[in-house]
Amino acid sequence: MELPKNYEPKDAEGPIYKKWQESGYFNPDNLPGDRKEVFSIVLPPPNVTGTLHMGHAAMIAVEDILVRYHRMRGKRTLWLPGTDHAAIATQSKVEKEISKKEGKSRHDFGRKEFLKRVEQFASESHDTIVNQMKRLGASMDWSREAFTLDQKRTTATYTAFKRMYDAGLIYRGNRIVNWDPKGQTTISDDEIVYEEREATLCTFRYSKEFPIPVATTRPETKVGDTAVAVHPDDARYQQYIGKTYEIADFAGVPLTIKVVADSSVEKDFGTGALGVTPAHAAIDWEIAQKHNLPSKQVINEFAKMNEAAGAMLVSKKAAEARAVVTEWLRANGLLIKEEKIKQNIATAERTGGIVEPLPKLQWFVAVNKPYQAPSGETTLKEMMLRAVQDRKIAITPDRFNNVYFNWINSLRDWCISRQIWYGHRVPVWYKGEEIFVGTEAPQGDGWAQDEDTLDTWFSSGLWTFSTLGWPEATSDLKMYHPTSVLETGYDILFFWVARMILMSGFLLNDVPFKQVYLHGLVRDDKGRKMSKSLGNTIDPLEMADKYGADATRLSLIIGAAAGNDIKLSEDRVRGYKNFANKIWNISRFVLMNFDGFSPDAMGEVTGEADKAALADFEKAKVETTAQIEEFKFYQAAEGMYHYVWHTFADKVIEEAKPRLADPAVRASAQAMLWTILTGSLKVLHPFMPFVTEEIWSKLPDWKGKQLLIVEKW
RNA sequence: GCGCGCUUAGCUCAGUGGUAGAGCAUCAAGUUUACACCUUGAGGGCCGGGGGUUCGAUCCCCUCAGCGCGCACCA
Repeated sequence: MELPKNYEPKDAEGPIYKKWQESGYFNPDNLPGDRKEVFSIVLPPPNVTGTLHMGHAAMIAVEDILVRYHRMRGKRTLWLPGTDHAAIATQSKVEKEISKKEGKSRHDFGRKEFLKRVEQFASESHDTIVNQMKRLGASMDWSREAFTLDQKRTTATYTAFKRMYDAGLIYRGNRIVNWDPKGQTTISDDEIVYEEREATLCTFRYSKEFPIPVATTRPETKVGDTAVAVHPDDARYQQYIGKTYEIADFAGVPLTIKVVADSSVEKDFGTGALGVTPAHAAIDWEIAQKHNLPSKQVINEFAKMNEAAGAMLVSKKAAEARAVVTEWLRANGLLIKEEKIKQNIATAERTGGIVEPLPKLQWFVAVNKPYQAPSGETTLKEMMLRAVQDRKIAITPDRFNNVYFNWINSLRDWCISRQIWYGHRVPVWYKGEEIFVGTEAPQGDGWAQDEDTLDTWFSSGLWTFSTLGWPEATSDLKMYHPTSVLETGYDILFFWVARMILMSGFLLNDVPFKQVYLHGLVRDDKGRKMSKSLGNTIDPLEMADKYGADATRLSLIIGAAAGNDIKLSEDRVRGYKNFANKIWNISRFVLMNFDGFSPDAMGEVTGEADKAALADFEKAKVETTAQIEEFKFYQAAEGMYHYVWHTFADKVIEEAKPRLADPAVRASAQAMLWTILTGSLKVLHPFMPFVTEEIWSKLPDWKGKQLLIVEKW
């Protein structure tokens, strides 16, 4: 039996995937043999915002290695796929498209019609993404596929909300939140991106009589000031602490300013005195709470000055108002100095809008509030800390333990309500003063459901168990949870990994996974982030078509240690295509020399050289196995690459050529080559599933031959 | 401000307390029982600088520098 001279991945890969799917082996229920040990992974669900990029391909490559390896090790192996509705990301994408193409906003459609458009888009993205994952060879159990916004996951989300509400861990509160004027919604602390910009720090007095000068970069908010805070130990201002000053006219409005002492004030910044604007800065809000100060909102949801800001400023944009107030200060001799400083400005990750802190009535998850867990009283924060501290969850690479702890320690209550339309509607109904929280609308007339939707991470936090049927006590949940490994990019450690630990810890009193493996970000060959605007993206599908899915996957594995970014270039991918072809030709050579050989009647390996070659292979195999177990995929792949090319092909095969020609030792050499070839195909399979399966199918049949995907490691 | 990572061949990166490694790139030669998507060979390095521990340091410790990242602050 002879193979064609070259391996053509494009022709081979489609039919092989089909063969795998038809075998049913992606579903653990169908796997052959008695499988007691379980291995489970849930796919980090890609957002239905378009198409897969190289980062997704890297994720799929790593997870498929794990899954195929453990399946071949004889475990009951589940890789559960799904997609994420990604609330704000998807909605803003569709809004942008509609605005660009039709010049309309979501309000021109209304909630119902607009949602139809988003769902249409999401459904198309979903189909694209699923096909792309299949193209890359992902051995996922499609029969269990889930979507964060489907019926079952919605039930899970509502159930989670209700249980947390009943436990007092979800509350509605009027607090200062991050308001995105562009997206017209609140966002969580984690959805903020800081950008460094130049700002003007103005030092001024509220009036000629007011004793303490104050510094600010936002003069326009000062019409909303109700206090000045100084450090309690600041000798300069001791005499004023506790006094209240009436300012008759500050940029057209009267102010009442109380001087308070608060240790959060930095003595050395500006004048050492902070003008307290409770409604428009998070710290000021906290100070105001502590000192019982009134709050006066002067900026509205559109980042424009409101009525309370006075006639001089009303309806002006914040930036315009800033100039007006500065001019007014100058004209009235109250401006002491102006200096340029560098400032980190908070912007919304999705829309780029400048975040305006505003007081709003929102839903929050209380992370510091004690609750009764089965193991005793704790808080969500403490529980999240414990999970990793007590090594119930191990993070690879382990330096991210510290990153995780830092984040938990500075964690504040999580704002989970969003003023967007796409997502899980907050499961709360109001009727006058009455509030109903439940998984379904209450009986009776006059109830109105909360208009807001939930932060997308609220539902994706449930992902490891909502996908397994929770809140029902399904056999899947019992069998596959906690999952074995959570594999994802380090950039969503906080967004997602931490939230999963929170949700699983509270709702199941268990960890969501035992092991976290964090991969790096895929960058271009110069180390820049891949982005459409830079034009430096490499499309995984295009690479798969040109060089094969195997080569694409290998290029994302080799040279990529856990948590390190990957620099990718097309050359790299090309190099691994050559490797696939090498494996092909090794097999071709072996098959060409197999006259008179039958796997079922294979003789002993008797020659010394043959025995030595087998021992070398054994060694390589053992090493590779250990490396996979230790999550050193790059080393495992590179090691096998090197063994197969430079030991098996260059030495073992070359040196076996004369023996194959000698009838006396031919049988031994054949048995040796057969053993190493089949063994290598197995070890390579998790890394290069297509070419290995294709070659496997071309090998002569033997008793008990199966698809390579379920062969024993 | 707090913390983390990186610095090794032209490029991308592994690696180990005991004579420096791979892939790609470069150069030279080559048509051999599979493979030119190949083979054989060659060149190329004060392992970022300085100090320390050690018989011995690229590796461990200290320090400096450059690059990158995260978190917090930013009145």
